[in-house]
Amino acid sequence: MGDNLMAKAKAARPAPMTVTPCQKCPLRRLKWYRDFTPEELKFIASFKSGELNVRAGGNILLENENSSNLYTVLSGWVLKYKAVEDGRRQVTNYGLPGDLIGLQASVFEAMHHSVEALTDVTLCILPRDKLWTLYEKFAGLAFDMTWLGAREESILGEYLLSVGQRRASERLAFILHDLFSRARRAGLTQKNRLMLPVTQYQLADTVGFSLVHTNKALQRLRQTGCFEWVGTSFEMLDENKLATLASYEPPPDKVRPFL
Amino acid sequence: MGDNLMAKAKAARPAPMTVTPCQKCPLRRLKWYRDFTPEELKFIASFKSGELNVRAGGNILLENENSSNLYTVLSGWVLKYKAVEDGRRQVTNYGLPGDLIGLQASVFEAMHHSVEALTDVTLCILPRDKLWTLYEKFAGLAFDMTWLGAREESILGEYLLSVGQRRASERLAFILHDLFSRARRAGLTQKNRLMLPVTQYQLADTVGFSLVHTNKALQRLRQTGCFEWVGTSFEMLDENKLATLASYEPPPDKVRPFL
DNA sequence: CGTTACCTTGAATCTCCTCAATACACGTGG
DNA sequence: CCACGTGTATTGAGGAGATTCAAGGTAACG
Repeated sequence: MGDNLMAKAKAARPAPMTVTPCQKCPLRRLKWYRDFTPEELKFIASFKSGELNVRAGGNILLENENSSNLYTVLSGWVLKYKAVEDGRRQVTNYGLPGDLIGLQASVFEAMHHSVEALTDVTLCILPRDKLWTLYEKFAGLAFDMTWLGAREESILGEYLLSVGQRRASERLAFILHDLFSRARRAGLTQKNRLMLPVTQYQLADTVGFSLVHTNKALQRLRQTGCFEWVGTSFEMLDENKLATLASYEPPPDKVRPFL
Repeated sequence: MGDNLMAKAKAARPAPMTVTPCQKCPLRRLKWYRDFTPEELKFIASFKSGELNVRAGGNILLENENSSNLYTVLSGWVLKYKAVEDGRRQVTNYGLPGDLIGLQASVFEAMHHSVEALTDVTLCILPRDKLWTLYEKFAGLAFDMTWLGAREESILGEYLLSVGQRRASERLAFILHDLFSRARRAGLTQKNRLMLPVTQYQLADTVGFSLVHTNKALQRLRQTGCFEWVGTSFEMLDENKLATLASYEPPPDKVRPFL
């Protein structure tokens, strides 16, 4: 089933892919929040140094390693996680089209988590040595960087609340609702259908349960009829009910205030 | 015991406290990471609009509410947490002297977590309406804001890993080690001693266990002899061993790179 | 000197984990 | 083309881990 996906992605990508013009540029996806000025847009175009394609399952960034680039996701899904020596690992976040990854490497000297590709992924490359110019010349974009960091913090806080306080079915309901609504904002849904490239093993590492227990809890949650999920094919049937099951009230999710 | 603390704090604060000069100003505490230019320092001094004193146990910021100010902690400890309707709550982070709080209110339109005072606290008030000037005129400080947000994200990631993957004694070892080393960096330790104003109930909400189980696991951890903790008086006896018990390798913790 | 807040402990119960086995889809090499 | 290995999903059973209920203890406060 994951292979189905992989096959599609392979087929859809002729060898030398044309580089996406900056109308679709990563930071520009923030137009979901606000519009850029022409100057900002021009700068962003000059910021982008190319694109990086990574196969499903490939590593994009490794914890404790450095990176001379920032990236934003142009297409595909990525997974952010932290590992402990003995093999345990915790998924800390997902990255969907429009999401920024690798900020820690630019701001500290090393990543504090790893990033791997869940599907075949195309990333926009933003060299960190131009980042300083962004701060010096484009206060609006500098503010956006802070905004993005704060958003990440906010998501991690939600996950932490979930893992720390909610029980099995609540956690699953929460994360499925979260992933679905984020995917929808990223324009990845058709009606209530979504290609969800997450295995139960990865889901288990997200909610902090064993694979077996995750599976059993998921069976129970399926019986509520809120959704159907077979292979990578996810269909949302009753979003409100699912949100209720997570005891989760959707965040305001408003446009950036002008300070 | 918590009262001991409160009594001290009361005694130490004569009614109309003099406002701290900006040599000790919040953002300036970042000198732990880097030095400010004279211009930056001058701006920061103009940024600060006053101080706010909050008693132990008092609310500083509430989830879903807005705030027209940013704060940094000048003295005391604060707790950041998210609550679920039925009374459960998850501590997402602690705030020590030098830490920034309330960024979310400035960047979004509402806080995504609450903040309460663990001890009597003095906060530096930074009105958000001057924040824009910071971004326009002081790229270095703007970068610092991003840095602070990324640091918060990093800590939340560590906590998430802990709560999601580590077992009882590991979690406690981790959080105690983390709090101790953060307190030391903030200059709150004398030798290996620390006034740790955290109750077991708050600790339980941090690690995601019930109070009873937290207590029992803590008893076991005490027997390792890594630390002594009676009331608010914490003494670190074997830091490395405690770190090992958490299966936690201390982060590099380096100075901000110059991009 | 009663109240309150915090810490501690035991017992019963439930949640979750590990081990183990099966099943299915897929891709690979013979 | 089939046999085999791999990755994923599923299910059962037994045991460790965590929760809840309940009770008692201490210190500080009014």
